[in-house]
Amino acid sequence: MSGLQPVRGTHDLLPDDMRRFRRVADTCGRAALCFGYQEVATPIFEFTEVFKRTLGDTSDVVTKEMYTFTDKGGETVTLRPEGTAGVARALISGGLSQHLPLKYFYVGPMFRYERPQKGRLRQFHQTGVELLGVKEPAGDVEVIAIGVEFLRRIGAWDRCELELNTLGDAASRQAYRQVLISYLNGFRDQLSKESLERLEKNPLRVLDSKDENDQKIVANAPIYTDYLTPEATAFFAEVKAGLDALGIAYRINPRLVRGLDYYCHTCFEITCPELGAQKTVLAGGRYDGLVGLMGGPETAGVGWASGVERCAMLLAETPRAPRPIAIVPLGEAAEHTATILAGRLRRQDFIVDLGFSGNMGKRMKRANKIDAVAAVILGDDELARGEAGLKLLDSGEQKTVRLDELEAALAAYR
RNA sequence: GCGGGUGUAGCUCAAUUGGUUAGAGCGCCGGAUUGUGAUUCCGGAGGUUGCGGGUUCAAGUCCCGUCACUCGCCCCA
Repeated sequence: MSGLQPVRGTHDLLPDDMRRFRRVADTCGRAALCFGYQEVATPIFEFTEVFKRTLGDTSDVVTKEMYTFTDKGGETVTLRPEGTAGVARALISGGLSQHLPLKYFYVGPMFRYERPQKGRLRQFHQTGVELLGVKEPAGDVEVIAIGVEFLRRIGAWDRCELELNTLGDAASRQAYRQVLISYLNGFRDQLSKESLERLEKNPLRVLDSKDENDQKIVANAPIYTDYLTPEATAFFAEVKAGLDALGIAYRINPRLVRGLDYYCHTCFEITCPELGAQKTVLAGGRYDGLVGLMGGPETAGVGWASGVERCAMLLAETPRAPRPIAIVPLGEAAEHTATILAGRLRRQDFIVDLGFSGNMGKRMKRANKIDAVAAVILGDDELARGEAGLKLLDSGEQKTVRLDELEAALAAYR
């Protein structure tokens, strides 16, 4: 075994894994395209401020998981830990608020310094969609519908569960915060260390605690929905009605809280239990305050991100590689013809594989190994007559074809 | 960041209580077949047992450290 290992939490995508990855990314892109969304790509690194300001100073992502470094010009930059902040920044940088609403999707690598586990890597990939400039709840519904359609297309939706909650608007949050703090303060001596910390910094997160005792306390806590403003309640009702109309099943989870600070109103999470501890497959919500927080014009936004590697684990089978046509030349003259012939076929979009050495047996063996559909056999006899042998590797059937009619004979295997 | 498990050939796995030359299947390479693959038969290569240290007459096996993976926590996609 080689002593050379990839950096912890990173891995190579060799052809089989790569095809699974591609299937997920392409399927997501196609689903988004069907809703009128267009692909964008923002830089893999940004000024650290872009993430620090937006994700919230107390979030784990910012406090301990970012890959931050100083570049040679003395700038502090960060490998992006998520995609939304970059898109929001791009909207501001590019003056795109003139063109709202914006419907974008993206796919690319993200970086988080975490302890690796199955479904949790330090370099991982996310696909995501962002809908900017739409403040109506119909936007939330559409965005969720894209996610569901995407998961349906990769064959995972029927094994997943959609959980939904509302974080309300600023007024609701303010009111609830007070009530929750005073309730939790009554249990100060019983709460876990983590929860006590959160109580100071971000009390809503206490609701999310996995600590058994915390959960008991939280179970009797005042419910956020009771403190929502009428506007926030109406908004959430419309989102639910929209999902109902589309026949998208969901479960309300009043304790669902997003980790990143920029969310408001709708938040949701789609999980797939078979993945174990890292079972969140797609998650997001509304982030109306984000662009304003970054110094841009107040702009509504909703979106989600989905883990490509996690989704790839849900694929029932590995997509098959496209099958090439192998050219098997015999002798030097044939070798020359083979190169020319390969070029001719490739210009017409055939997938053509040329081995570079070996006798006929070896080349046929290789043709079989690369899963070729057919082998074009070029020997002196055939060449002299302007012909080639065409062997179909599945059936073993072999026939003679005129060289200038090869394209027609191969038409079924393009 | 915390706790548990695992690490033997390219892959999946064997190897009595510590015991002599670390095995098998698959894969790979070669041959049977220098103009026919996938099937069959024969042969071959491939290992510092993750790495480093320790205990012992003797370590793949026990101990410590380290790295990686893995399960859970945490966090999240």
